[in-house]
Amino acid sequence: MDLADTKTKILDSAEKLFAAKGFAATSLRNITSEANVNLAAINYHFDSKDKLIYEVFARRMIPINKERIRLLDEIEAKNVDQPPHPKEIVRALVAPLLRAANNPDLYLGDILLRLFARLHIESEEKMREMFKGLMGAVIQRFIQAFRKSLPDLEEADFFWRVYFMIGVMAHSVDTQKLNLISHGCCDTSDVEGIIDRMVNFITPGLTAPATKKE
Amino acid sequence: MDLADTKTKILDSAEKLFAAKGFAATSLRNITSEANVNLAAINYHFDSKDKLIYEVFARRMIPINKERIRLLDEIEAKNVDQPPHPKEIVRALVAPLLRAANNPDLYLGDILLRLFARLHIESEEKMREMFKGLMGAVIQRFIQAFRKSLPDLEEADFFWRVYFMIGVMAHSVDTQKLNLISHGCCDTSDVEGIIDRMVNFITPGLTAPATKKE
DNA sequence: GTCTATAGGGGGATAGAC
DNA sequence: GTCTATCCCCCTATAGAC
Repeated sequence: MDLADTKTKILDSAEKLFAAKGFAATSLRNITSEANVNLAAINYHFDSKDKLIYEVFARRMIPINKERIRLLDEIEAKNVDQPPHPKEIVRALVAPLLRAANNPDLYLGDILLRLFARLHIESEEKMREMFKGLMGAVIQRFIQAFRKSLPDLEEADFFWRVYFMIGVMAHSVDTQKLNLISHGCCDTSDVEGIIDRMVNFITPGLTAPATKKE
Repeated sequence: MDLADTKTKILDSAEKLFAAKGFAATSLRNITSEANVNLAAINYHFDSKDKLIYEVFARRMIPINKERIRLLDEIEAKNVDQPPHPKEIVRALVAPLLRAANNPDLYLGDILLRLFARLHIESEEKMREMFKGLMGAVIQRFIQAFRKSLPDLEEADFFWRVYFMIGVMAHSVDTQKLNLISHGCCDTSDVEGIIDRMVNFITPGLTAPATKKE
Protein backbone atom coordinates (compact mmCIF):
# COMPACT_ATOMS: atom_id res chain seq x y z
CA MET A 1 0.00 0.00 0.00
CA ASP A 2 2.98 2.29 0.59
CA LEU A 3 4.25 1.39 -2.85
CA ALA A 4 1.99 4.00 -4.44
CA ASP A 5 3.59 7.16 -5.72
CA THR A 6 3.23 10.46 -3.92
CA LYS A 7 0.47 11.82 -6.13
CA THR A 8 -1.66 8.70 -5.62
CA LYS A 9 -1.02 8.69 -1.87
CA ILE A 10 -2.22 12.30 -1.69
CA LEU A 11 -5.36 11.50 -3.69
CA ASP A 12 -6.13 8.48 -1.51
CA SER A 13 -5.70 10.36 1.76
CA ALA A 14 -7.54 13.45 0.55
CA GLU A 15 -10.46 11.32 -0.60
CA LYS A 16 -10.69 9.62 2.77
CA LEU A 17 -10.48 12.83 4.79
CA PHE A 18 -12.78 14.89 2.55
CA ALA A 19 -15.39 12.17 2.87
CA ALA A 20 -15.05 12.00 6.64
CA LYS A 21 -14.86 15.70 7.49
CA GLY A 22 -15.78 17.78 4.46
CA PHE A 23 -13.61 20.01 2.31
CA ALA A 24 -13.29 23.08 4.49
CA ALA A 25 -12.60 21.11 7.66
CA THR A 26 -9.82 19.09 6.02
CA SER A 27 -6.50 20.94 5.95
CA LEU A 28 -3.63 20.23 3.59
CA ARG A 29 -1.63 19.38 6.70
CA ASN A 30 -4.20 16.70 7.64
CA ILE A 31 -3.81 15.22 4.19
CA THR A 32 -0.03 15.17 4.03
CA SER A 33 0.38 13.69 7.49
CA GLU A 34 -2.20 10.98 6.73
CA ALA A 35 -0.40 10.27 3.45
CA ASN A 36 3.08 10.41 4.96
CA VAL A 37 4.25 12.93 2.40
CA ASN A 38 5.59 16.44 2.63
CA LEU A 39 3.28 19.42 2.86
CA ALA A 40 4.76 21.12 -0.17
CA ALA A 41 4.04 18.07 -2.31
CA ILE A 42 0.39 19.06 -2.66
CA ASN A 43 1.19 22.40 -4.20
CA TYR A 44 3.84 20.79 -6.38
CA HIS A 45 1.49 18.12 -7.77
CA PHE A 46 -1.86 19.93 -7.71
CA ASP A 47 -1.10 23.68 -7.57
CA SER A 48 -3.88 24.42 -5.07
CA LYS A 49 -6.38 22.88 -2.71
CA ASP A 50 -9.23 23.62 -5.13
CA LYS A 51 -7.55 21.73 -7.95
CA LEU A 52 -6.86 18.83 -5.60
CA ILE A 53 -10.56 18.66 -4.76
CA TYR A 54 -11.36 18.56 -8.46
CA GLU A 55 -8.89 15.74 -9.12
CA VAL A 56 -10.23 13.68 -6.23
CA PHE A 57 -13.68 13.80 -7.78
CA ALA A 58 -12.71 13.35 -11.36
CA ARG A 59 -10.72 10.20 -10.63
CA ARG A 60 -13.88 8.39 -9.46
CA MET A 61 -16.61 10.19 -11.37
CA ILE A 62 -15.25 9.69 -14.88
CA PRO A 63 -15.22 5.87 -14.86
CA ILE A 64 -18.64 5.71 -13.17
CA ASN A 65 -20.16 8.01 -15.77
CA LYS A 66 -18.54 6.07 -18.60
CA GLU A 67 -20.15 2.90 -17.30
CA ARG A 68 -23.52 4.65 -16.99
CA ILE A 69 -23.38 5.73 -20.62
CA ARG A 70 -22.25 2.28 -21.71
CA LEU A 71 -25.23 0.66 -20.00
CA LEU A 72 -27.62 3.23 -21.44
CA ASP A 73 -26.22 2.68 -24.94
CA GLU A 74 -26.73 -1.05 -24.48
CA ILE A 75 -30.34 -0.58 -23.36
CA GLU A 76 -31.17 1.75 -26.22
CA ALA A 77 -29.57 -0.63 -28.74
CA LYS A 78 -31.89 -3.39 -27.51
CA ASN A 79 -34.95 -1.11 -27.83
CA VAL A 80 -34.71 0.54 -31.23
CA ASP A 81 -38.42 0.48 -32.02
CA GLN A 82 -39.92 1.54 -28.69
CA PRO A 83 -38.42 3.45 -25.74
CA PRO A 84 -37.03 1.21 -22.96
CA HIS A 85 -38.93 0.80 -19.69
CA PRO A 86 -38.01 3.48 -17.10
CA LYS A 87 -36.89 0.69 -14.76
CA GLU A 88 -34.00 -0.18 -17.05
CA ILE A 89 -32.86 3.43 -17.26
CA VAL A 90 -33.01 3.82 -13.47
CA ARG A 91 -30.82 0.76 -13.13
CA ALA A 92 -28.26 2.09 -15.60
CA LEU A 93 -28.09 5.32 -13.60
CA VAL A 94 -27.77 3.95 -10.06
CA ALA A 95 -25.95 0.63 -10.50
CA PRO A 96 -22.52 1.95 -11.54
CA LEU A 97 -22.50 4.41 -8.64
CA LEU A 98 -23.44 1.85 -6.01
CA ARG A 99 -21.13 -0.80 -7.43
CA ALA A 100 -18.16 1.54 -7.29
CA ALA A 101 -18.33 1.30 -3.49
CA ASN A 102 -17.66 -2.41 -3.48
CA ASN A 103 -15.06 -2.60 -6.20
CA PRO A 104 -12.33 -4.71 -4.60
CA ASP A 105 -9.70 -2.83 -6.59
CA LEU A 106 -10.64 0.38 -4.80
CA TYR A 107 -11.09 -0.72 -1.19
CA LEU A 108 -13.25 2.31 -0.59
CA GLY A 109 -16.36 1.12 1.16
CA ASP A 110 -18.54 4.03 2.12
CA ILE A 111 -15.81 6.60 1.61
CA LEU A 112 -16.36 7.16 -2.08
CA LEU A 113 -20.09 7.27 -1.60
CA ARG A 114 -20.06 9.85 1.13
CA LEU A 115 -17.86 11.95 -1.11
CA PHE A 116 -20.53 12.04 -3.81
CA ALA A 117 -23.23 12.76 -1.30
CA ARG A 118 -21.25 15.69 -0.04
CA LEU A 119 -20.70 17.06 -3.52
CA HIS A 120 -24.45 17.11 -4.02
CA ILE A 121 -24.90 19.32 -1.00
CA GLU A 122 -22.02 21.73 -1.54
CA SER A 123 -23.21 25.11 -2.58
CA GLU A 124 -20.05 27.02 -3.22
CA GLU A 125 -19.71 28.33 -6.73
CA LYS A 126 -16.58 26.34 -7.51
CA MET A 127 -18.38 23.13 -6.57
CA ARG A 128 -21.25 24.02 -8.85
CA GLU A 129 -18.88 24.56 -11.75
CA MET A 130 -17.07 21.33 -11.06
CA PHE A 131 -20.33 19.44 -10.86
CA LYS A 132 -21.53 20.86 -14.13
CA GLY A 133 -18.29 19.91 -15.88
CA LEU A 134 -18.23 16.35 -14.60
CA MET A 135 -21.94 15.55 -14.64
CA GLY A 136 -23.61 17.83 -17.17
CA ALA A 137 -23.39 15.61 -20.23
CA VAL A 138 -24.46 12.46 -18.40
CA ILE A 139 -27.42 14.19 -16.82
CA GLN A 140 -28.59 15.44 -20.20
CA ARG A 141 -28.31 11.99 -21.79
CA PHE A 142 -30.33 10.39 -19.01
CA ILE A 143 -32.95 13.16 -18.95
CA GLN A 144 -33.55 12.63 -22.66
CA ALA A 145 -33.83 8.89 -22.19
CA PHE A 146 -36.26 9.24 -19.28
CA ARG A 147 -38.32 11.77 -21.19
CA LYS A 148 -38.83 9.39 -24.10
CA SER A 149 -39.79 6.53 -21.79
CA LEU A 150 -42.30 8.71 -19.87
CA PRO A 151 -43.92 10.60 -22.77
CA ASP A 152 -47.32 11.12 -21.13
CA LEU A 153 -46.03 12.88 -18.06
CA GLU A 154 -46.65 16.61 -17.79
CA GLU A 155 -43.31 18.45 -17.94
CA ALA A 156 -43.26 19.80 -14.38
CA ASP A 157 -44.27 16.42 -12.98
CA PHE A 158 -41.49 14.82 -15.01
CA PHE A 159 -38.73 17.05 -13.70
CA TRP A 160 -39.91 16.89 -10.09
CA ARG A 161 -39.86 13.11 -10.21
CA VAL A 162 -36.40 13.02 -11.75
CA TYR A 163 -35.29 15.34 -8.96
CA PHE A 164 -36.78 13.09 -6.27
CA MET A 165 -35.01 10.14 -7.86
CA ILE A 166 -31.68 11.95 -7.68
CA GLY A 167 -32.43 12.56 -4.00
CA VAL A 168 -32.82 8.85 -3.31
CA MET A 169 -29.59 8.10 -5.10
CA ALA A 170 -27.56 10.92 -3.56
CA HIS A 171 -28.70 10.30 -0.02
CA SER A 172 -28.53 6.53 -0.08
CA VAL A 173 -24.95 6.19 -1.21
CA ASP A 174 -24.07 6.74 2.44
CA THR A 175 -25.65 3.80 4.23
CA GLN A 176 -24.20 4.58 7.65
CA LYS A 177 -27.23 6.42 8.93
CA LEU A 178 -29.46 3.49 7.97
CA ASN A 179 -27.87 1.46 10.74
CA LEU A 180 -28.93 4.12 13.23
CA ILE A 181 -32.60 3.32 12.64
CA SER A 182 -32.59 -0.31 11.49
CA HIS A 183 -30.65 -1.95 14.38
CA GLY A 184 -28.52 -3.85 11.89
CA CYS A 185 -31.22 -5.82 10.07
CA CYS A 186 -30.23 -4.39 6.64
CA ASP A 187 -27.27 -5.93 4.84
CA THR A 188 -25.41 -2.89 3.57
CA SER A 189 -22.72 -5.00 1.91
CA ASP A 190 -25.08 -6.67 -0.60
CA VAL A 191 -24.71 -4.10 -3.38
CA GLU A 192 -26.78 -5.90 -5.98
CA GLY A 193 -29.55 -6.23 -3.41
CA ILE A 194 -29.41 -2.50 -2.65
CA ILE A 195 -29.59 -1.75 -6.38
CA ASP A 196 -32.66 -3.98 -6.75
CA ARG A 197 -34.37 -2.34 -3.78
CA MET A 198 -33.58 1.15 -4.98
CA VAL A 199 -34.81 0.46 -8.52
CA ASN A 200 -37.98 -1.04 -7.08
CA PHE A 201 -38.55 2.00 -4.90
CA ILE A 202 -37.90 4.64 -7.56
CA THR A 203 -39.71 3.11 -10.55
CA PRO A 204 -43.28 3.15 -9.16
CA GLY A 205 -42.83 6.80 -8.18
CA LEU A 206 -41.61 7.71 -11.66
CA THR A 207 -44.45 5.89 -13.41
CA ALA A 208 -47.29 6.82 -11.04
CA PRO A 209 -50.42 8.55 -12.43
CA ALA A 210 -50.09 12.31 -12.87
CA THR A 211 -50.28 14.50 -9.77
CA LYS A 212 -53.63 16.31 -9.68
CA LYS A 213 -54.49 19.38 -7.68
CA GLU A 214 -56.15 18.08 -4.54
CA MET B 1 -35.31 44.18 10.61
CA ASP B 2 -32.58 45.85 12.63
CA LEU B 3 -34.94 45.99 15.57
CA ALA B 4 -34.07 42.43 16.57
CA ASP B 5 -31.85 41.91 19.56
CA THR B 6 -28.25 40.83 19.22
CA LYS B 7 -28.84 37.16 19.92
CA THR B 8 -31.55 36.93 17.25
CA LYS B 9 -29.45 38.83 14.72
CA ILE B 10 -26.62 36.37 15.29
CA LEU B 11 -28.93 33.36 14.86
CA ASP B 12 -30.40 34.81 11.67
CA SER B 13 -27.02 35.56 10.10
CA ALA B 14 -25.48 32.28 11.21
CA GLU B 15 -28.41 30.36 9.74
CA LYS B 16 -28.05 32.12 6.43
CA LEU B 17 -24.28 31.67 6.20
CA PHE B 18 -24.21 28.06 7.44
CA ALA B 19 -26.74 27.18 4.77
CA ALA B 20 -24.79 28.96 2.06
CA LYS B 21 -21.24 27.85 2.90
CA GLY B 22 -21.31 25.08 5.47
CA PHE B 23 -20.22 25.11 9.08
CA ALA B 24 -16.47 24.90 8.76
CA ALA B 25 -16.28 27.50 6.00
CA THR B 26 -18.35 30.03 7.93
CA SER B 27 -16.29 31.96 10.45
CA LEU B 28 -17.59 33.78 13.48
CA ARG B 29 -16.27 36.95 11.81
CA ASN B 30 -18.45 36.28 8.75
CA ILE B 31 -21.42 35.99 11.05
CA THR B 32 -20.82 39.07 13.18
CA SER B 33 -20.11 41.30 10.21
CA GLU B 34 -23.24 40.05 8.40
CA ALA B 35 -25.22 40.62 11.60
CA ASN B 36 -23.64 44.01 12.35
CA VAL B 37 -22.70 42.97 15.86
CA ASN B 38 -19.43 42.66 17.69
CA LEU B 39 -17.28 39.56 17.36
CA ALA B 40 -17.22 38.92 21.10
CA ALA B 41 -21.02 38.87 21.24
CA ILE B 42 -21.10 35.31 19.92
CA ASN B 43 -19.02 33.94 22.74
CA TYR B 44 -20.98 36.00 25.23
CA HIS B 45 -24.37 34.70 24.06
CA PHE B 46 -23.48 31.18 22.89
CA ASP B 47 -20.17 30.26 24.59
CA SER B 48 -18.74 28.58 21.49
CA LYS B 49 -19.22 28.01 17.79
CA ASP B 50 -20.43 24.46 18.39
CA LYS B 51 -23.18 25.59 20.72
CA LEU B 52 -24.19 28.28 18.24
CA ILE B 53 -24.57 25.61 15.56
CA TYR B 54 -26.76 23.63 17.90
CA GLU B 55 -28.96 26.63 18.70
CA VAL B 56 -29.38 27.47 15.02
CA PHE B 57 -30.77 24.00 14.39
CA ALA B 58 -32.85 23.67 17.49
CA ARG B 59 -34.67 26.94 16.82
CA ARG B 60 -36.14 25.55 13.58
CA MET B 61 -36.21 21.83 14.21
CA ILE B 62 -38.22 21.88 17.43
CA PRO B 63 -41.36 23.59 16.03
CA ILE B 64 -41.23 21.50 12.85
CA ASN B 65 -41.04 18.28 14.83
CA LYS B 66 -43.85 19.41 17.14
CA GLU B 67 -46.06 19.96 14.12
CA ARG B 68 -45.12 16.55 12.69
CA ILE B 69 -46.14 14.85 15.93
CA ARG B 70 -49.36 16.88 16.08
CA LEU B 71 -50.34 15.79 12.57
CA LEU B 72 -49.47 12.17 13.32
CA ASP B 73 -51.53 12.24 16.53
CA GLU B 74 -54.42 13.64 14.52
CA ILE B 75 -54.16 10.91 11.89
CA GLU B 76 -53.93 8.14 14.47
CA ALA B 77 -56.92 9.54 16.38
CA LYS B 78 -58.97 9.28 13.18
CA ASN B 79 -57.88 5.67 12.62
CA VAL B 80 -58.27 3.86 15.92
CA ASP B 81 -59.48 0.56 14.48
CA GLN B 82 -57.12 0.15 11.54
CA PRO B 83 -53.69 1.66 10.83
CA PRO B 84 -53.76 4.80 8.63
CA HIS B 85 -52.70 4.64 5.00
CA PRO B 86 -48.94 5.21 4.51
CA LYS B 87 -49.75 8.19 2.32
CA GLU B 88 -51.15 10.10 5.28
CA ILE B 89 -48.08 9.39 7.40
CA VAL B 90 -45.76 10.47 4.60
CA ARG B 91 -47.65 13.74 4.40
CA ALA B 92 -47.38 14.34 8.14
CA LEU B 93 -43.64 13.82 7.89
CA VAL B 94 -42.80 15.99 4.88
CA ALA B 95 -45.39 18.77 4.99
CA PRO B 96 -44.18 20.61 8.13
CA LEU B 97 -40.61 20.62 6.85
CA LEU B 98 -41.48 21.96 3.42
CA ARG B 99 -43.98 24.48 4.77
CA ALA B 100 -41.41 25.94 7.13
CA ALA B 101 -39.62 27.37 4.11
CA ASN B 102 -42.56 29.51 3.10
CA ASN B 103 -43.68 30.66 6.50
CA PRO B 104 -44.06 34.42 6.03
CA ASP B 105 -43.09 34.97 9.67
CA LEU B 106 -39.67 33.50 8.97
CA TYR B 107 -38.72 35.03 5.63
CA LEU B 108 -36.27 32.24 5.01
CA GLY B 109 -36.99 30.81 1.60
CA ASP B 110 -34.58 28.05 0.69
CA ILE B 111 -32.13 29.00 3.41
CA LEU B 112 -33.72 26.99 6.17
CA LEU B 113 -34.15 24.03 3.92
CA ARG B 114 -30.61 23.89 2.70
CA LEU B 115 -29.57 23.95 6.33
CA PHE B 116 -31.44 20.73 7.01
CA ALA B 117 -30.06 19.13 3.90
CA ARG B 118 -26.57 19.98 5.04
CA LEU B 119 -27.16 18.56 8.49
CA HIS B 120 -28.16 15.28 6.91
CA ILE B 121 -24.86 15.04 5.14
CA GLU B 122 -22.55 16.14 7.94
CA SER B 123 -20.65 13.23 9.37
CA GLU B 124 -18.75 14.74 12.25
CA GLU B 125 -19.45 13.20 15.61
CA LYS B 126 -20.90 16.35 17.10
CA MET B 127 -23.40 16.57 14.27
CA ARG B 128 -24.44 12.99 14.82
CA GLU B 129 -25.06 13.65 18.51
CA MET B 130 -27.00 16.81 17.77
CA PHE B 131 -29.08 15.03 15.18
CA LYS B 132 -29.88 12.20 17.55
CA GLY B 133 -30.94 14.58 20.28
CA LEU B 134 -33.18 16.67 18.06
CA MET B 135 -34.59 13.96 15.81
CA GLY B 136 -34.41 10.66 17.65
CA ALA B 137 -37.84 10.68 19.28
CA VAL B 138 -39.65 11.86 16.14
CA ILE B 139 -37.96 9.27 13.97
CA GLN B 140 -38.97 6.50 16.37
CA ARG B 141 -42.60 7.65 16.44
CA PHE B 142 -42.82 7.73 12.64
CA ILE B 143 -41.03 4.41 12.20
CA GLN B 144 -43.57 2.75 14.50
CA ALA B 145 -46.44 4.36 12.60
CA PHE B 146 -45.06 3.29 9.23
CA ARG B 147 -44.39 -0.23 10.50
CA LYS B 148 -48.01 -0.66 11.52
CA SER B 149 -49.30 0.65 8.23
CA LEU B 150 -46.97 -1.64 6.22
CA PRO B 151 -47.28 -4.87 8.22
CA ASP B 152 -46.63 -7.28 5.34
CA LEU B 153 -43.30 -5.85 4.36
CA GLU B 154 -40.22 -7.86 5.22
CA GLU B 155 -38.15 -5.99 7.81
CA ALA B 156 -35.09 -5.22 5.66
CA ASP B 157 -37.32 -4.07 2.79
CA PHE B 158 -39.19 -1.82 5.23
CA PHE B 159 -36.11 -0.03 6.56
CA TRP B 160 -34.54 0.39 3.14
CA ARG B 161 -37.69 2.03 1.85
CA VAL B 162 -37.91 4.35 4.86
CA TYR B 163 -34.29 5.28 4.20
CA PHE B 164 -34.99 6.02 0.54
CA MET B 165 -37.92 8.20 1.61
CA ILE B 166 -35.69 10.20 3.93
CA GLY B 167 -33.37 10.68 0.95
CA VAL B 168 -36.11 12.24 -1.15
CA MET B 169 -37.05 14.56 1.68
CA ALA B 170 -33.52 15.55 2.64
CA HIS B 171 -32.35 16.18 -0.90
CA SER B 172 -35.41 17.95 -2.18
CA VAL B 173 -35.57 20.62 0.49
CA ASP B 174 -33.03 22.45 -1.63
CA THR B 175 -34.79 23.11 -4.92
CA GLN B 176 -32.00 25.18 -6.46
CA LYS B 177 -30.42 22.35 -8.37
CA LEU B 178 -33.77 21.48 -9.90
CA ASN B 179 -33.64 24.69 -11.89
CA LEU B 180 -30.32 23.58 -13.38
CA ILE B 181 -32.00 20.70 -15.20
CA SER B 182 -35.59 21.89 -15.66
CA HIS B 183 -35.00 25.26 -17.40
CA GLY B 184 -37.50 26.91 -15.04
CA CYS B 185 -40.62 24.88 -15.85
CA CYS B 186 -41.09 23.83 -12.21
CA ASP B 187 -42.76 26.24 -9.81
CA THR B 188 -40.57 25.98 -6.72
CA SER B 189 -42.68 28.50 -4.80
CA ASP B 190 -45.85 26.36 -4.75
CA VAL B 191 -45.16 24.50 -1.51
CA GLU B 192 -48.45 22.63 -1.32
CA GLY B 193 -47.88 21.47 -4.88
CA ILE B 194 -44.40 20.21 -4.01
CA ILE B 195 -45.82 18.36 -1.00
CA ASP B 196 -48.44 16.68 -3.21
CA ARG B 197 -45.85 15.68 -5.77
CA MET B 198 -43.47 14.36 -3.15
CA VAL B 199 -46.16 12.33 -1.38
CA ASN B 200 -47.25 10.92 -4.73
CA PHE B 201 -43.68 9.94 -5.58
CA ILE B 202 -42.85 8.33 -2.23
CA THR B 203 -46.05 6.41 -1.52
CA PRO B 204 -45.96 3.99 -4.49
CA GLY B 205 -42.35 3.12 -3.62
CA LEU B 206 -43.25 2.41 -0.01
CA THR B 207 -46.24 0.25 -0.88
CA ALA B 208 -44.76 -1.62 -3.86
CA PRO B 209 -44.67 -5.45 -3.85
CA ALA B 210 -41.78 -6.98 -1.93
CA THR B 211 -38.37 -6.99 -3.57
CA LYS B 212 -37.48 -10.48 -4.73
CA LYS B 213 -34.06 -11.80 -5.59
CA GLU B 214 -33.72 -11.42 -9.35
C1' DG C 1 -24.29 43.70 27.35
C1' DT C 2 -21.13 45.60 24.35
C1' DC C 3 -16.77 47.06 23.08
C1' DT C 4 -11.29 46.89 21.96
C1' DA C 5 -7.33 44.41 21.98
C1' DT C 6 -4.80 40.50 21.88
C1' DA C 7 -3.39 35.85 22.88
C1' DG C 8 -2.29 31.68 20.68
C1' DG C 9 -2.89 28.57 17.14
C1' DG C 10 -3.67 26.81 12.39
C1' DG C 11 -4.44 27.78 7.69
C1' DG C 12 -2.71 27.97 2.30
C1' DA C 13 0.95 28.93 -0.28
C1' DT C 14 5.89 29.56 -1.69
C1' DA C 15 11.15 30.21 -1.88
C1' DG C 16 15.11 27.97 -2.27
C1' DA C 17 18.40 24.10 -0.82
C1' DC C 18 19.22 19.43 -2.08
C1' DG D 1 10.55 15.53 -6.79
C1' DT D 2 11.15 16.20 -2.18
C1' DC D 3 12.60 18.65 1.72
C1' DT D 4 12.87 22.77 5.44
C1' DA D 5 11.69 27.10 6.69
C1' DT D 6 8.86 30.85 6.53
C1' DC D 7 5.49 34.48 5.00
C1' DC D 8 1.29 36.32 6.02
C1' DC D 9 -3.29 35.58 6.62
C1' DC D 10 -7.56 34.32 9.30
C1' DC D 11 -9.32 31.71 12.95
C1' DT D 12 -11.59 30.93 17.90
C1' DA D 13 -11.59 32.44 22.31
C1' DT D 14 -10.85 35.46 26.17
C1' DA D 15 -9.40 39.38 29.23
C1' DG D 16 -10.64 43.58 30.78
C1' DA D 17 -12.39 48.52 30.00
C1' DC D 18 -16.73 50.86 29.69
